[in-house]
Amino acid sequence: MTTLERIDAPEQAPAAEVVHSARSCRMVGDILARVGDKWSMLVVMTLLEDNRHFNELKRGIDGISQQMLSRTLRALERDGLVLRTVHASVPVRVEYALSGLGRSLAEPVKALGAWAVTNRVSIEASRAVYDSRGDEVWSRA
Amino acid sequence: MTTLERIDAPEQAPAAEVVHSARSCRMVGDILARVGDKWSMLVVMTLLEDNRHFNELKRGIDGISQQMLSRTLRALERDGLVLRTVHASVPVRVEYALSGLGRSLAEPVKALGAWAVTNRVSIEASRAVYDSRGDEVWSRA
DNA sequence: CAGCATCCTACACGATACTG
DNA sequence: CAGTATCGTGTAGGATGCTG
Repeated sequence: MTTLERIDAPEQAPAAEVVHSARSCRMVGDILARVGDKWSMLVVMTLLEDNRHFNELKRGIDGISQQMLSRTLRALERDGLVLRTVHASVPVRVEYALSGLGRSLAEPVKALGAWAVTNRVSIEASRAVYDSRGDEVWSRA
Repeated sequence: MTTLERIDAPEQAPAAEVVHSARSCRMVGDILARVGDKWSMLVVMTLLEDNRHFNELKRGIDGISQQMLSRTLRALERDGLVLRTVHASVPVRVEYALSGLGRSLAEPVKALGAWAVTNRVSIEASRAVYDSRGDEVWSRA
């Protein structure tokens, strides 16, 4: 509620704008939460390569349970990021594809992924230092 | 493990590369998780404006408990995203500031925030449609 | 002022079994 | 094949109280 809404800052905020910003802010939190959850972006990135059937996704995404895949897909579909198509063949086949919205989301997410990859080493180093520092207090006993 | 590591894809992966990719992938997940948690990016964005003391942050970030602020700050500090400086004044004052790393993270995060703001309406519309569709099954009773 | 320790609740996520 | 239902666990996050 404090800072992130400044992203779309028209800067002069009348009373009504406050409400609007609050909504925007909640939405931003929503999106960050979805991006941050364990499987959503893995699914999006997989679908970015090509459309997939349910079990293709399950096989392609290492370690995901069918439960979580199902839930993740439903959430993504609800948000309009993923399109679901049921092919009425003999054994039912359901095809999942990224929507335009989903494809557009992939861009900033990839930027974040790239940042993570480039800064991985720095972060791991920082953690190592931080974690070993607690010792100092008693290690020189 | 499947797709996100392709971001840094040197594409020809010998046995050793697989390990490397797995580490990268875990790290990307880590970062996405941190970005996705409830308060981290709010803190980062607040510190992007200016350095703050603990209670300034607490007051500035609406709804955060001091517990969560404390935990979030320690996590950010551990990752080297936030710098902590203790001023040994009479009542102790601790100043928090973004590191260069933290500032660099803010960029892709802002991109994501911008995406969320621009696509907020589409997503809400999609959710409304999705949520009302469950009705159809029984609403025409 | 800054913050850790404790307790509690809600939910994310996982494993398994069952269905059309 | 493509799910839903059920159950169990870990942990994120909130409320409160204490400390230096």
